[in-house]
Amino acid sequence: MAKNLTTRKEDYSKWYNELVIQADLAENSGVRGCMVIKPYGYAIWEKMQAELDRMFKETGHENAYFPLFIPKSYFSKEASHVDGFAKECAVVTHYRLKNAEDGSGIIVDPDAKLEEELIVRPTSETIIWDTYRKWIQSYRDLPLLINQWANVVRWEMRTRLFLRTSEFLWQEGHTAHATKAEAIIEAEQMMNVYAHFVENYMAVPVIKGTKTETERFAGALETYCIEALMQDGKALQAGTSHFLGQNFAKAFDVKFTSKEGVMDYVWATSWGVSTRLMGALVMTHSDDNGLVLPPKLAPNQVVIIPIYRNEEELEAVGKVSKELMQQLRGKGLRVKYDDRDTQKPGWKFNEYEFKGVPVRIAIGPKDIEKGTVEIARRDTLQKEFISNANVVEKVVGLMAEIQENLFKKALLHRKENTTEVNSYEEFKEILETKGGFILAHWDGTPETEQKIKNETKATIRCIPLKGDGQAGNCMVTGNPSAGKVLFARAY
RNA sequence: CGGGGUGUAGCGUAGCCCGGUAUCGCGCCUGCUUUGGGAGCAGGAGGCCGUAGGUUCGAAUCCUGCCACCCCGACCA
Repeated sequence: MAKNLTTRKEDYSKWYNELVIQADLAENSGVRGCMVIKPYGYAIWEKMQAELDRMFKETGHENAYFPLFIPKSYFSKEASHVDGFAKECAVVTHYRLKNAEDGSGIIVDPDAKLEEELIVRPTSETIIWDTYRKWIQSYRDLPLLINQWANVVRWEMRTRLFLRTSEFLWQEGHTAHATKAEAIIEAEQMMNVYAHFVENYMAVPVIKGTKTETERFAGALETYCIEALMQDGKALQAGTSHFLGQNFAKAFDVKFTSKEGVMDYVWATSWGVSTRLMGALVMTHSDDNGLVLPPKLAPNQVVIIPIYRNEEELEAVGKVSKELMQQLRGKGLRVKYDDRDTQKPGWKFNEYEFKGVPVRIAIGPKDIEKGTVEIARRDTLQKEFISNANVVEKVVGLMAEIQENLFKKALLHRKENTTEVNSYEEFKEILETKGGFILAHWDGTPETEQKIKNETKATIRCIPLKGDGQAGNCMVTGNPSAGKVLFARAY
């Protein structure tokens, strides 16, 4: 088994893939760029879903579900939207198979060609707005605040486990509003919800900002995003929230009568996060011993491992272990007692390290004698003996401590890997030697942005909302710049 | 779609140049000894060598077609 994965950091994708697989999160399915999410990985996703879903509901949203198939004609109604997605759509053209007459096997029945092809949704704006037309007549029907949990398919040229799979799970919120201002507030609100979730639950610090025109979502007037920095110095877009203006309302003819009796198109937003967040989680906190999970999202927050040589010892150790488990569960913690006798304690220690369980408790005969337990924390790998009377309090405290420590560590890493530069030379050098986030002046034109991308592979991740506001000159053209923007090489 | 590479047991591989029915490790199964950081010893099971054809007495190995996957570019949550 690959115990020492350190050298693989140079080849981060390999390190990442092995780590993910060894931590039992997911694997390649063998189906073009699709992944199998294994039970342990899915448990983490469910945890993320639950927290996000709660936040969506707290901000007034409801869940609904729309079809997987989108008629091709819907798709072509919003011009820039088509441009953005046309090149990566899976298309259903037939609805029946049959046995080949020459006996060569099953073939697509040519007689079963669909009148109109169906697109497997790469995102649901079109079918949802086609539906909203029927739902919205009056300002009294607004705002319409809906979210859906779904799978989508994007026929990407190149895929990578969690970060870019052909099929992925996500949520997509689609809202309709009576005024522009209200829609913008909604889009900003959801960006803030995402930032709150990612920072406080995933313990991953993010930079909030807006996308440049070229990086914007196809069909949006403004794209708000949160950008995170991975351990290898590459950026990852963790979530986006779009202000869509009236583009989709116009394309799908969604009008309402205002309080004043005037007909107008509604204002729209859409926002989403995906299983890519799992990738962010892995790539932010993991170390060479495997995953490191923040307590708030860990399927098991505590695992108790009994150590024994015979039946009598197991009985004594088991009794104490189960009592402790009940006490900890009473405090609302997710606790697992692993008394499998098919694996040895040392094997279990390693397994739970791979899986990133925040706190491990070992209880053996020596502990029974002394009235202690051994507590090991995953984030620092430190171990200590705690007397029975203090265990519950200690473990409860560790949950908050580990959660905070992970965030602080990640924040420090980002701080150390964010560089402000004043010249293009310096920019290129930092990119090659250090990577990470780079703050630099840009003249605001797509041409300059493209030139930088072509020459360095770095893109503008966002125009930070909280910039220093210092005007300056573009590092490439010398033209005026309102403030520094955030560059990086990205996944 | 362009450039490069690889297909051998559940996983990772040796063998290929120089043809003779497949090597090693992990994992799996059985038994005994073990159990506080991935146990030791002994025994065992498991392979149409990606696929179709060709050359040959004989092909994992040589030749041709096809398929799949990986890496690098254009695309992207």
